[in-house]
Amino acid sequence: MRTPRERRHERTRDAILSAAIEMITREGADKLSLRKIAQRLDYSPAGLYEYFGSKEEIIDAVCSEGNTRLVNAMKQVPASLPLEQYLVALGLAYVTFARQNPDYFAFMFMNRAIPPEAMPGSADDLPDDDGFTVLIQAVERGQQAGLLTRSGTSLETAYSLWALVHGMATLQATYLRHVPFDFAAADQRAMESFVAGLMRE
Amino acid sequence: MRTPRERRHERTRDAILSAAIEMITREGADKLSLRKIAQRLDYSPAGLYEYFGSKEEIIDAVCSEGNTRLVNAMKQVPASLPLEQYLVALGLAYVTFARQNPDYFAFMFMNRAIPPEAMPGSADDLPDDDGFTVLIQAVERGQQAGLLTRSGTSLETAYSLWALVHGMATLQATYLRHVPFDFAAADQRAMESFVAGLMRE
DNA sequence: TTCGATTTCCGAACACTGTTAGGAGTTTAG
DNA sequence: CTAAACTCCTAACAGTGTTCGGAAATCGAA
Repeated sequence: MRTPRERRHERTRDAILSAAIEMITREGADKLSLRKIAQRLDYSPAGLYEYFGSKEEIIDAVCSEGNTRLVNAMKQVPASLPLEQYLVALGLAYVTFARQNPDYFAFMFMNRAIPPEAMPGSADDLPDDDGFTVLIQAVERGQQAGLLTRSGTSLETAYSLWALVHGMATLQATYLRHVPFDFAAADQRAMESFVAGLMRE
Repeated sequence: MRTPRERRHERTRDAILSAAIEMITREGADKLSLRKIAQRLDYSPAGLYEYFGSKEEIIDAVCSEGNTRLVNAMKQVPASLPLEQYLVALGLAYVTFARQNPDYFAFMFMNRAIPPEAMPGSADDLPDDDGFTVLIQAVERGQQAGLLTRSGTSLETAYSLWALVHGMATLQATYLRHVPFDFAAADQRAMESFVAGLMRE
Protein backbone atom coordinates (compact mmCIF):
# COMPACT_ATOMS: atom_id res chain seq x y z
CA MET A 1 0.00 0.00 0.00
CA ARG A 2 1.35 3.38 -1.01
CA THR A 3 1.05 6.19 1.45
CA PRO A 4 0.29 9.77 0.36
CA ARG A 5 3.83 10.66 1.29
CA GLU A 6 5.22 8.08 -1.11
CA ARG A 7 2.96 9.31 -3.87
CA ARG A 8 4.11 12.88 -3.34
CA HIS A 9 7.71 11.77 -3.31
CA GLU A 10 7.44 9.96 -6.60
CA ARG A 11 5.52 12.81 -8.17
CA THR A 12 8.19 15.40 -7.50
CA ARG A 13 10.81 12.86 -8.54
CA ASP A 14 9.06 12.61 -11.86
CA ALA A 15 8.78 16.39 -12.04
CA ILE A 16 12.53 16.69 -11.60
CA LEU A 17 13.06 14.15 -14.33
CA SER A 18 10.65 15.87 -16.70
CA ALA A 19 12.29 19.23 -16.12
CA ALA A 20 15.70 17.74 -16.80
CA ILE A 21 14.52 16.07 -20.00
CA GLU A 22 12.84 19.21 -21.23
CA MET A 23 15.94 21.26 -20.56
CA ILE A 24 18.05 18.80 -22.52
CA THR A 25 15.73 18.66 -25.52
CA ARG A 26 15.20 22.43 -25.55
CA GLU A 27 18.54 23.93 -24.63
CA GLY A 28 21.00 21.12 -25.16
CA ALA A 29 22.67 18.71 -22.81
CA ASP A 30 25.44 21.01 -21.66
CA LYS A 31 22.92 23.53 -20.35
CA LEU A 32 21.54 21.06 -17.83
CA SER A 33 21.97 22.53 -14.36
CA LEU A 34 20.79 21.39 -10.96
CA ARG A 35 20.16 24.94 -9.90
CA LYS A 36 18.02 25.70 -12.94
CA ILE A 37 15.97 22.57 -12.37
CA ALA A 38 15.47 23.60 -8.77
CA GLN A 39 14.51 27.12 -9.76
CA ARG A 40 11.96 25.91 -12.28
CA LEU A 41 10.32 23.68 -9.68
CA ASP A 42 10.46 26.29 -6.90
CA TYR A 43 12.99 24.35 -4.91
CA SER A 44 16.29 25.31 -3.45
CA PRO A 45 19.29 23.53 -4.98
CA ALA A 46 19.81 21.49 -1.84
CA GLY A 47 16.18 20.43 -1.82
CA LEU A 48 16.63 18.18 -4.82
CA TYR A 49 18.99 15.96 -2.87
CA GLU A 50 16.02 14.54 -1.07
CA TYR A 51 15.05 12.87 -4.36
CA PHE A 52 18.33 12.19 -6.10
CA GLY A 53 21.67 11.56 -4.49
CA SER A 54 23.61 13.46 -7.12
CA LYS A 55 23.40 15.01 -10.54
CA GLU A 56 24.80 11.77 -11.89
CA GLU A 57 21.76 9.92 -10.57
CA ILE A 58 19.46 12.32 -12.36
CA ILE A 59 21.40 11.81 -15.56
CA ASP A 60 21.15 8.04 -15.19
CA ALA A 61 17.41 8.29 -14.71
CA VAL A 62 17.11 10.58 -17.72
CA CYS A 63 19.02 8.10 -19.86
CA SER A 64 16.97 5.20 -18.59
CA GLU A 65 13.76 7.03 -19.39
CA GLY A 66 15.02 7.91 -22.85
CA ASN A 67 15.84 4.30 -23.47
CA THR A 68 12.33 3.14 -22.61
CA ARG A 69 10.92 5.81 -24.91
CA LEU A 70 13.11 4.56 -27.72
CA VAL A 71 12.10 0.97 -27.08
CA ASN A 72 8.45 1.97 -26.96
CA ALA A 73 8.77 3.64 -30.34
CA MET A 74 10.24 0.44 -31.71
CA LYS A 75 7.57 -1.73 -30.11
CA GLN A 76 4.87 0.17 -31.92
CA VAL A 77 6.03 -1.42 -35.16
CA PRO A 78 3.56 -4.26 -35.80
CA ALA A 79 5.37 -7.54 -35.32
CA SER A 80 2.97 -9.09 -37.82
CA LEU A 81 4.88 -7.56 -40.72
CA PRO A 82 6.91 -9.80 -42.99
CA LEU A 83 10.36 -10.12 -41.53
CA GLU A 84 12.04 -8.01 -44.16
CA GLN A 85 9.67 -5.09 -43.71
CA TYR A 86 9.65 -5.59 -39.96
CA LEU A 87 13.41 -5.19 -39.65
CA VAL A 88 13.44 -2.10 -41.84
CA ALA A 89 10.57 -0.56 -39.91
CA LEU A 90 12.37 -1.19 -36.63
CA GLY A 91 15.43 0.59 -37.90
CA LEU A 92 13.33 3.43 -39.23
CA ALA A 93 11.71 3.90 -35.82
CA TYR A 94 15.14 3.98 -34.22
CA VAL A 95 16.50 6.60 -36.59
CA THR A 96 13.33 8.66 -36.47
CA PHE A 97 13.58 8.88 -32.71
CA ALA A 98 17.14 10.13 -33.01
CA ARG A 99 16.20 12.66 -35.67
CA GLN A 100 13.33 14.01 -33.57
CA ASN A 101 15.31 14.16 -30.33
CA PRO A 102 18.90 14.69 -31.43
CA ASP A 103 20.24 16.13 -28.19
CA TYR A 104 18.42 13.60 -26.08
CA PHE A 105 19.56 10.69 -28.23
CA ALA A 106 23.19 11.76 -28.26
CA PHE A 107 23.07 12.41 -24.54
CA MET A 108 21.74 8.92 -23.85
CA PHE A 109 24.61 7.14 -25.51
CA MET A 110 27.23 9.49 -24.14
CA ASN A 111 26.26 8.73 -20.57
CA ARG A 112 25.07 5.16 -20.83
CA ALA A 113 27.61 2.38 -20.90
CA ILE A 114 26.98 -1.19 -19.95
CA PRO A 115 28.90 -1.60 -16.69
CA PRO A 116 32.03 -3.79 -16.73
CA GLU A 117 30.41 -6.40 -14.52
CA ALA A 118 26.94 -7.65 -15.30
CA MET A 119 28.03 -9.27 -18.55
CA PRO A 120 29.46 -12.73 -17.99
CA GLY A 121 29.03 -15.38 -20.62
CA SER A 122 28.74 -15.03 -24.34
CA ALA A 123 26.48 -12.00 -24.37
CA ASP A 124 22.81 -12.86 -24.44
CA ASP A 125 22.30 -11.27 -21.06
CA LEU A 126 22.32 -7.64 -22.10
CA PRO A 127 19.94 -5.17 -20.50
CA ASP A 128 16.41 -6.41 -20.94
CA ASP A 129 14.63 -3.43 -22.39
CA ASP A 130 17.21 -2.34 -24.87
CA GLY A 131 16.86 -1.24 -28.44
CA PHE A 132 19.35 -3.92 -29.29
CA THR A 133 17.35 -6.62 -27.54
CA VAL A 134 14.36 -5.90 -29.75
CA LEU A 135 16.53 -6.31 -32.82
CA ILE A 136 18.02 -9.55 -31.53
CA GLN A 137 14.60 -11.04 -30.98
CA ALA A 138 13.52 -10.06 -34.46
CA VAL A 139 16.60 -11.60 -36.02
CA GLU A 140 16.17 -14.78 -34.02
CA ARG A 141 12.57 -14.93 -35.19
CA GLY A 142 13.86 -14.83 -38.73
CA GLN A 143 16.47 -17.47 -38.16
CA GLN A 144 13.96 -19.87 -36.64
CA ALA A 145 11.75 -19.29 -39.64
CA GLY A 146 14.65 -20.26 -41.81
CA LEU A 147 14.80 -16.91 -43.50
CA LEU A 148 18.08 -15.70 -42.08
CA THR A 149 20.89 -18.19 -42.22
CA ARG A 150 23.93 -16.03 -42.35
CA SER A 151 27.17 -17.49 -41.16
CA GLY A 152 27.53 -15.88 -37.73
CA THR A 153 25.26 -16.18 -34.76
CA SER A 154 21.99 -14.33 -34.54
CA LEU A 155 23.69 -12.02 -32.10
CA GLU A 156 26.32 -11.07 -34.62
CA THR A 157 23.77 -10.49 -37.34
CA ALA A 158 21.70 -8.33 -35.05
CA TYR A 159 24.81 -6.41 -34.06
CA SER A 160 25.67 -5.54 -37.63
CA LEU A 161 22.15 -4.33 -38.32
CA TRP A 162 22.20 -2.37 -35.10
CA ALA A 163 25.50 -0.78 -36.05
CA LEU A 164 24.11 0.40 -39.38
CA VAL A 165 21.00 1.84 -37.77
CA HIS A 166 22.86 3.36 -34.85
CA GLY A 167 25.40 4.90 -37.18
CA MET A 168 22.74 6.64 -39.23
CA ALA A 169 21.03 7.81 -36.05
CA THR A 170 24.21 9.10 -34.44
CA LEU A 171 25.43 10.91 -37.55
CA GLN A 172 22.13 12.69 -38.00
CA ALA A 173 21.93 13.56 -34.33
CA THR A 174 25.42 15.06 -34.18
CA TYR A 175 27.77 15.61 -37.08
CA LEU A 176 25.25 15.88 -39.90
CA ARG A 177 22.50 17.49 -37.87
CA HIS A 178 22.25 20.61 -39.99
CA VAL A 179 22.91 19.04 -43.37
CA PRO A 180 19.91 19.49 -45.66
CA PHE A 181 19.65 16.02 -47.09
CA ASP A 182 16.78 13.59 -47.40
CA PHE A 183 18.09 11.11 -44.88
CA ALA A 184 14.80 9.31 -44.45
CA ALA A 185 14.78 8.08 -48.03
CA ALA A 186 18.47 7.20 -48.08
CA ASP A 187 18.17 5.37 -44.78
CA GLN A 188 15.26 3.31 -45.97
CA ARG A 189 17.05 2.26 -49.15
CA ALA A 190 20.22 1.42 -47.22
CA MET A 191 18.37 -0.73 -44.73
CA GLU A 192 16.35 -2.52 -47.38
CA SER A 193 19.53 -3.34 -49.23
CA PHE A 194 21.26 -4.48 -46.07
CA VAL A 195 18.40 -6.70 -44.95
CA ALA A 196 18.10 -8.15 -48.42
CA GLY A 197 21.76 -9.04 -48.21
CA LEU A 198 21.17 -10.80 -44.92
CA MET A 199 18.38 -12.93 -46.37
CA ARG A 200 20.23 -13.85 -49.51
CA GLU A 201 23.18 -15.36 -47.79
CA MET B 1 59.39 34.59 -42.56
CA ARG B 2 58.48 33.51 -39.06
CA THR B 3 59.81 35.47 -36.16
CA PRO B 4 61.04 33.77 -32.97
CA ARG B 5 58.04 35.22 -31.23
CA GLU B 6 55.68 33.48 -33.64
CA ARG B 7 57.50 30.22 -33.21
CA ARG B 8 57.23 30.45 -29.45
CA HIS B 9 53.57 31.33 -29.70
CA GLU B 10 52.77 28.34 -31.84
CA ARG B 11 54.81 26.03 -29.65
CA THR B 12 52.91 26.82 -26.48
CA ARG B 13 49.68 26.68 -28.47
CA ASP B 14 50.56 23.14 -29.43
CA ALA B 15 51.53 22.37 -25.85
CA ILE B 16 48.10 23.49 -24.68
CA LEU B 17 46.49 21.32 -27.31
CA SER B 18 48.59 18.30 -26.41
CA ALA B 19 47.81 18.69 -22.75
CA ALA B 20 44.12 18.91 -23.50
CA ILE B 21 44.19 15.83 -25.71
CA GLU B 22 46.13 13.85 -23.15
CA MET B 23 43.71 14.80 -20.41
CA ILE B 24 40.79 13.68 -22.54
CA THR B 25 42.31 10.34 -23.48
CA ARG B 26 43.53 9.66 -19.94
CA GLU B 27 40.82 10.97 -17.66
CA GLY B 28 37.82 11.36 -19.92
CA ALA B 29 36.30 14.30 -21.64
CA ASP B 30 34.34 15.63 -18.70
CA LYS B 31 37.51 16.07 -16.67
CA LEU B 32 38.93 18.59 -19.12
CA SER B 33 39.56 21.83 -17.25
CA LEU B 34 41.23 25.06 -18.26
CA ARG B 35 42.78 25.44 -14.84
CA LYS B 36 44.27 21.96 -14.87
CA ILE B 37 45.77 22.55 -18.29
CA ALA B 38 47.25 25.81 -17.05
CA GLN B 39 48.62 24.14 -13.95
CA ARG B 40 50.27 21.37 -15.93
CA LEU B 41 51.99 23.90 -18.18
CA ASP B 42 52.96 26.26 -15.32
CA TYR B 43 50.61 28.96 -16.46
CA SER B 44 47.97 30.89 -14.66
CA PRO B 45 44.42 30.23 -15.89
CA ALA B 46 44.24 33.67 -17.47
CA GLY B 47 47.52 33.14 -19.28
CA LEU B 48 45.97 30.64 -21.66
CA TYR B 49 43.71 33.31 -23.09
CA GLU B 50 46.70 34.70 -24.95
CA TYR B 51 46.56 31.57 -27.11
CA PHE B 52 42.90 30.60 -27.22
CA GLY B 53 39.94 32.91 -26.96
CA SER B 54 37.87 30.49 -24.94
CA LYS B 55 37.61 26.89 -23.84
CA GLU B 56 35.35 26.33 -26.80
CA GLU B 57 38.18 27.28 -29.14
CA ILE B 58 40.46 24.75 -27.48
CA ILE B 59 37.80 22.10 -27.89
CA ASP B 60 37.38 22.95 -31.55
CA ALA B 61 41.12 22.66 -32.09
CA VAL B 62 41.18 19.33 -30.23
CA CYS B 63 38.40 18.00 -32.44
CA SER B 64 40.07 19.23 -35.58
CA GLU B 65 43.32 17.59 -34.59
CA GLY B 66 41.51 14.34 -33.80
CA ASN B 67 39.90 14.43 -37.19
CA THR B 68 43.20 14.74 -39.01
CA ARG B 69 44.58 11.84 -36.96
CA LEU B 70 41.60 9.74 -37.99
CA VAL B 71 42.01 10.68 -41.62
CA ASN B 72 45.73 9.95 -41.46
CA ALA B 73 44.98 6.49 -40.11
CA MET B 74 42.65 5.92 -43.04
CA LYS B 75 45.13 7.26 -45.56
CA GLN B 76 47.70 4.70 -44.49
CA VAL B 77 45.56 2.02 -46.11
CA PRO B 78 47.23 1.31 -49.46
CA ALA B 79 44.97 2.63 -52.22
CA SER B 80 46.39 -0.04 -54.50
CA LEU B 81 44.23 -2.70 -52.88
CA PRO B 82 41.35 -4.18 -54.85
CA LEU B 83 38.32 -2.04 -54.25
CA GLU B 84 36.53 -4.56 -52.09
CA GLN B 85 39.46 -5.02 -49.77
CA TYR B 86 40.21 -1.32 -49.84
CA LEU B 87 36.78 -0.33 -48.61
CA VAL B 88 36.86 -2.92 -45.84
CA ALA B 89 40.33 -1.82 -44.76
CA LEU B 90 39.22 1.80 -44.65
CA GLY B 91 36.36 0.90 -42.36
CA LEU B 92 38.63 -1.21 -40.22
CA ALA B 93 41.02 1.70 -39.77
CA TYR B 94 38.11 3.91 -38.77
CA VAL B 95 36.80 1.50 -36.17
CA THR B 96 40.25 0.68 -34.86
CA PHE B 97 40.90 4.35 -34.21
CA ALA B 98 37.67 4.58 -32.24
CA ARG B 99 38.48 1.46 -30.26
CA GLN B 100 41.93 2.72 -29.37
CA ASN B 101 40.79 6.24 -28.46
CA PRO B 102 37.22 5.79 -27.27
CA ASP B 103 36.93 8.98 -25.25
CA TYR B 104 38.64 11.05 -27.89
CA PHE B 105 36.52 9.61 -30.66
CA ALA B 106 33.24 10.13 -28.83
CA PHE B 107 34.32 13.62 -27.86
CA MET B 108 35.07 14.53 -31.46
CA PHE B 109 31.61 13.76 -32.72
CA MET B 110 29.87 15.24 -29.72
CA ASN B 111 31.43 18.63 -30.29
CA ARG B 112 31.80 18.67 -34.05
CA ALA B 113 28.83 19.51 -36.19
CA ILE B 114 28.96 20.84 -39.67
CA PRO B 115 27.78 24.43 -39.27
CA PRO B 116 24.38 25.35 -40.71
CA GLU B 117 25.90 27.57 -43.34
CA ALA B 118 28.81 26.31 -45.43
CA MET B 119 26.69 23.63 -47.05
CA PRO B 120 24.76 24.97 -49.98
CA GLY B 121 24.07 22.74 -52.95
CA SER B 122 23.66 19.01 -53.12
CA ALA B 123 26.38 18.06 -50.67
CA ASP B 124 29.70 17.38 -52.33
CA ASP B 125 31.23 20.34 -50.57
CA LEU B 126 31.68 18.79 -47.18
CA PRO B 127 34.83 19.49 -45.14
CA ASP B 128 37.83 18.57 -47.19
CA ASP B 129 39.77 16.37 -44.85
CA ASP B 130 36.98 14.32 -43.48
CA GLY B 131 36.74 10.61 -42.85
CA PHE B 132 33.65 10.69 -44.97
CA THR B 133 35.42 12.37 -47.85
CA VAL B 134 37.92 9.54 -48.06
CA LEU B 135 35.08 7.06 -48.30
CA ILE B 136 33.33 9.08 -50.98
CA GLN B 137 36.41 9.17 -53.12
CA ALA B 138 36.87 5.42 -52.77
CA VAL B 139 33.28 4.75 -53.73
CA GLU B 140 33.52 7.07 -56.72
CA ARG B 141 36.65 5.27 -57.78
CA GLY B 142 34.66 2.05 -57.74
CA GLN B 143 31.79 3.51 -59.67
CA GLN B 144 34.04 4.84 -62.41
CA ALA B 145 35.61 1.42 -62.64
CA GLY B 146 32.15 0.03 -63.17
CA LEU B 147 32.28 -2.09 -60.06
CA LEU B 148 29.71 -0.25 -57.98
CA THR B 149 26.51 0.53 -59.81
CA ARG B 150 23.99 0.71 -57.04
CA SER B 151 20.89 2.73 -57.62
CA GLY B 152 21.63 5.88 -55.66
CA THR B 153 24.40 8.33 -56.13
CA SER B 154 27.94 7.64 -55.04
CA LEU B 155 27.30 10.00 -52.17
CA GLU B 156 24.41 7.94 -50.92
CA THR B 157 26.35 4.72 -51.23
CA ALA B 158 29.28 6.20 -49.34
CA TYR B 159 26.89 7.49 -46.71
CA SER B 160 25.44 4.07 -46.03
CA LEU B 161 28.89 2.54 -45.71
CA TRP B 162 29.96 5.38 -43.46
CA ALA B 163 26.88 4.86 -41.28
CA LEU B 164 27.71 1.19 -40.80
CA VAL B 165 31.31 1.93 -39.91
CA HIS B 166 30.48 4.90 -37.74
CA GLY B 167 27.83 2.90 -35.90
CA MET B 168 30.27 0.13 -35.03
CA ALA B 169 32.83 2.72 -33.95
CA THR B 170 30.40 4.70 -31.82
CA LEU B 171 28.91 1.66 -30.13
CA GLN B 172 32.30 0.30 -29.18
CA ALA B 173 33.47 3.71 -27.99
CA THR B 174 30.46 4.31 -25.75
CA TYR B 175 27.69 1.88 -25.00
CA LEU B 176 29.52 -1.39 -25.59
CA ARG B 177 32.91 -0.19 -24.44
CA HIS B 178 33.29 -2.75 -21.67
CA VAL B 179 31.61 -5.67 -23.41
CA PRO B 180 34.05 -8.54 -23.87
CA PHE B 181 33.30 -9.46 -27.44
CA ASP B 182 35.49 -9.96 -30.47
CA PHE B 183 34.32 -6.90 -32.32
CA ALA B 184 37.22 -6.86 -34.75
CA ALA B 185 36.19 -10.16 -36.31
CA ALA B 186 32.49 -9.36 -36.36
CA ASP B 187 33.15 -5.95 -37.85
CA GLN B 188 35.27 -7.36 -40.63
CA ARG B 189 32.64 -9.93 -41.57
CA ALA B 190 29.88 -7.34 -41.48
CA MET B 191 31.79 -4.95 -43.70
CA GLU B 192 32.76 -7.65 -46.18
CA SER B 193 29.17 -8.72 -46.45
CA PHE B 194 27.99 -5.14 -46.85
CA VAL B 195 30.53 -4.27 -49.51
CA ALA B 196 29.76 -7.49 -51.35
CA GLY B 197 26.14 -6.43 -51.38
CA LEU B 198 27.10 -3.11 -52.88
CA MET B 199 29.03 -4.74 -55.71
CA ARG B 200 26.38 -7.29 -56.54
CA GLU B 201 23.65 -4.80 -57.14
C1' DT C 1 -4.81 14.76 21.02
C1' DT C 2 -0.20 14.79 21.99
C1' DC C 3 4.53 13.38 21.65
C1' DG C 4 8.43 11.68 19.31
C1' DA C 5 10.31 10.37 15.02
C1' DT C 6 10.70 10.88 10.32
C1' DT C 7 10.55 13.40 6.24
C1' DT C 8 11.07 17.90 3.65
C1' DC C 9 13.15 21.77 2.66
C1' DC C 10 16.27 25.73 2.90
C1' DG C 11 20.33 29.11 3.99
C1' DA C 12 24.95 29.24 4.07
C1' DA C 13 29.08 27.72 2.97
C1' DC C 14 32.87 25.06 0.25
C1' DA C 15 35.49 23.82 -3.63
C1' DC C 16 35.39 23.97 -8.12
C1' DT C 17 34.55 25.94 -13.05
C1' DG C 18 35.29 29.54 -17.24
C1' DT C 19 36.05 34.34 -17.95
C1' DT C 20 37.45 39.29 -17.60
C1' DA C 21 39.80 43.64 -16.19
C1' DG C 22 43.89 45.87 -15.20
C1' DG C 23 48.44 46.18 -14.58
C1' DA C 24 53.09 44.77 -14.22
C1' DG C 25 57.30 42.93 -16.81
C1' DT C 26 59.43 41.58 -21.05
C1' DT C 27 60.38 41.59 -25.91
C1' DT C 28 60.37 43.73 -30.18
C1' DA C 29 60.67 47.26 -33.99
C1' DG C 30 61.94 51.79 -35.68
C1' DC D 1 66.73 54.56 -26.76
C1' DT D 2 61.89 54.77 -26.85
C1' DA D 3 57.38 53.46 -27.75
C1' DA D 4 54.57 49.95 -29.07
C1' DA D 5 53.40 45.18 -28.81
C1' DC D 6 53.26 41.11 -26.47
C1' DT D 7 53.18 37.84 -22.17
C1' DC D 8 51.67 36.73 -18.13
C1' DC D 9 49.64 37.21 -13.51
C1' DT D 10 46.65 38.69 -9.50
C1' DA D 11 42.18 39.45 -8.28
C1' DA D 12 37.68 39.23 -8.87
C1' DC D 13 32.96 37.70 -10.78
C1' DA D 14 29.32 34.68 -11.89
C1' DG D 15 28.26 30.21 -12.26
C1' DT D 16 28.46 25.07 -11.02
C1' DG D 17 27.59 20.55 -7.82
C1' DT D 18 27.58 19.31 -3.09
C1' DT D 19 27.40 19.18 2.14
C1' DC D 20 26.10 20.53 6.74
C1' DG D 21 22.89 21.96 10.19
C1' DG D 22 18.75 23.31 11.50
C1' DA D 23 13.84 24.75 10.97
C1' DA D 24 9.37 23.47 9.65
C1' DA D 25 5.95 20.22 8.34
C1' DT D 26 4.07 15.60 8.45
C1' DC D 27 3.30 11.23 10.20
C1' DG D 28 2.54 7.03 13.39
C1' DA D 29 1.38 5.53 17.69
C1' DA D 30 0.07 6.03 22.62
